[in-house]
Amino acid sequence: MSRYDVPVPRPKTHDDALRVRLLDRAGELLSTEGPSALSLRRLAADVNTSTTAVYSLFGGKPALLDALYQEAFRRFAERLEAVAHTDDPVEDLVRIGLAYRCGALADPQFYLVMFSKVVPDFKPSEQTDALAACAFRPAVAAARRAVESGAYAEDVAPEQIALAMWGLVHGLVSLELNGNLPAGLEIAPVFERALRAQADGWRA
Amino acid sequence: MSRYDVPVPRPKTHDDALRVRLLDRAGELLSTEGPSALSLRRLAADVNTSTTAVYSLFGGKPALLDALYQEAFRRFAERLEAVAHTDDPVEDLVRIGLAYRCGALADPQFYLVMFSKVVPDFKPSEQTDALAACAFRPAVAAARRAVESGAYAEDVAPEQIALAMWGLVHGLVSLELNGNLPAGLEIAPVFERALRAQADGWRA
DNA sequence: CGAGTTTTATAACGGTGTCCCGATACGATG
DNA sequence: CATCGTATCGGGACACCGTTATAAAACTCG
Repeated sequence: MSRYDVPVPRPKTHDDALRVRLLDRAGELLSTEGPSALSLRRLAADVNTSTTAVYSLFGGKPALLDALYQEAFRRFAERLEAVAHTDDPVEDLVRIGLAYRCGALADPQFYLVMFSKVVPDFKPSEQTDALAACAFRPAVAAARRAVESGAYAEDVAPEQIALAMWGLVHGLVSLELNGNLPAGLEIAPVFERALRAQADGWRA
Repeated sequence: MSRYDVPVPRPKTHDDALRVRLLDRAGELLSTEGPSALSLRRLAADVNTSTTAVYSLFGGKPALLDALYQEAFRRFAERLEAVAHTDDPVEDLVRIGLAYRCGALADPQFYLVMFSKVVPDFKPSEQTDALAACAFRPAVAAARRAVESGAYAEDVAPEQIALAMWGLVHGLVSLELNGNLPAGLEIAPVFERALRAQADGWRA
C-alpha cells in the first residue's frame, strides 16, 4: 500500500467484463437448463475461469442470484412501464396484467428466480427489494388514475387495488408455470376474464 | 422358493410403520427448520435407519417429497371442505378464500412444498395431481351454487370463477410468504377486500 | 532488479443425493 | 433339527455441490 492508503488497484482479470460474462452465462443456464444446471463449477468452467471469480466479483452463489434477480426485475419493470396508457385507467390495469403474464411466460426460469425459492437460503438484499417495488409502480399509478377518474371509490388506496391485481396475476401465472392448473383448460381467456372481474369488482 | 414361484416375501423392517415415521419426521424437519434441513442422511439418522430405507420405501428424495406433497394437499383439502355453507354462495367463496390463507399460514413450509419448487427436479406424480384437483373442488362447488342461485351469469363456467379465486388467494399468499409484499402494509384487510372485489366482479 | 503485495487458480473440506455390494437373517426344504 | 437359498438391509463409494484456505503467479514500486 502506498502512503496515506491511496488505493491503487492492481490489474485484475476478474474485471467488470468477466462479471457480465458470468451473469450472461448464468442467465442462459437458468433459462435453457433450469436452476439445477446453474452450479458455480459449471458456470466458471463455461466462461473459462475459476469458482473464485464468483466469490471475488459477487461474494457467493446467493449474491450471484441476487444480481440475476435485480436484472430480472429491471427487465420486468421495463415491460410493465412500456404498457401504453389509454383513456380508460381500468383498461390500463387489465393491460398491465396481460403484459405481466407475457413477461413471465417469456422467461419462466427468471420468473421463478424472482418469486419462487429456487435456491435455498436466498434472501434478496434491500436494494433488490427497492427494485421490486419499482416494478409495482405502474400498477399503482394506473389504480390511482382510476380512482381519480371516479371509476373507483375515493376511500380505497390505489396500493390496495394494485396489490389485488398483482396477487391475481402472480397467482395465476405461478400456477401456470408450476403446472398446478387443472388439465384441459385454456388459460389465456380465463386469465383475461379474471383480470376484468377483479378490475370491475373494485368499481364504486 | 416353494413350487410354482409363489412369492412369499421375507420379513422386512422397512415396513409401513417406518414409512410413516419417516414421513412424520420429514414433515417436522420441513416445518421447524425449513427445506434445507431435510436431507436423507439427517432424516435417516433421526429415525434410526439408513438412507436405503428412503429408497426402498419411496424411491428417492423426489418421491419422498411427492408423498409429503400428497399429505399436505390432503390436509389442505380437508380444511377447505370443512368451511360451512351459508345461504349466500358468494360469501362461501370468500370464506373458502380466507380458509385458504389460514391453511397456508398455519404451515408455510408445507405450502411452499406444494406450490413452490423447494426441491430441484421435483415433479408431482399423476396421482398427486389428482389430489390437488380435489382441493380445488370446494371452490368450484361454491361457484356452481353461485351460478345456480343467479348471482353469476349462467354462461360462465364455475371452474373459471373458482380458478380466478384460487389464483388470487394463491398469489397473495405466495407474495406474503416470500416476503415480496411492500413493507408497512396490513395484509389481512387487503386480502379480504380483494377477495370480495373478485367475488363481486363476476356478478351478472 | 529485487521486495512486497495483490490476484488468481488449485485443491481441500464438509455436505448432498444416489447406488452398489457384501453381510445377515429369515423361510423353506431335506 | 440342520442346511441352504434368497430377499433385505446398512455401510461405504461415487460424483457433485458451495465454500474456503493456500500457495503460486504477476504486477507495482522503491
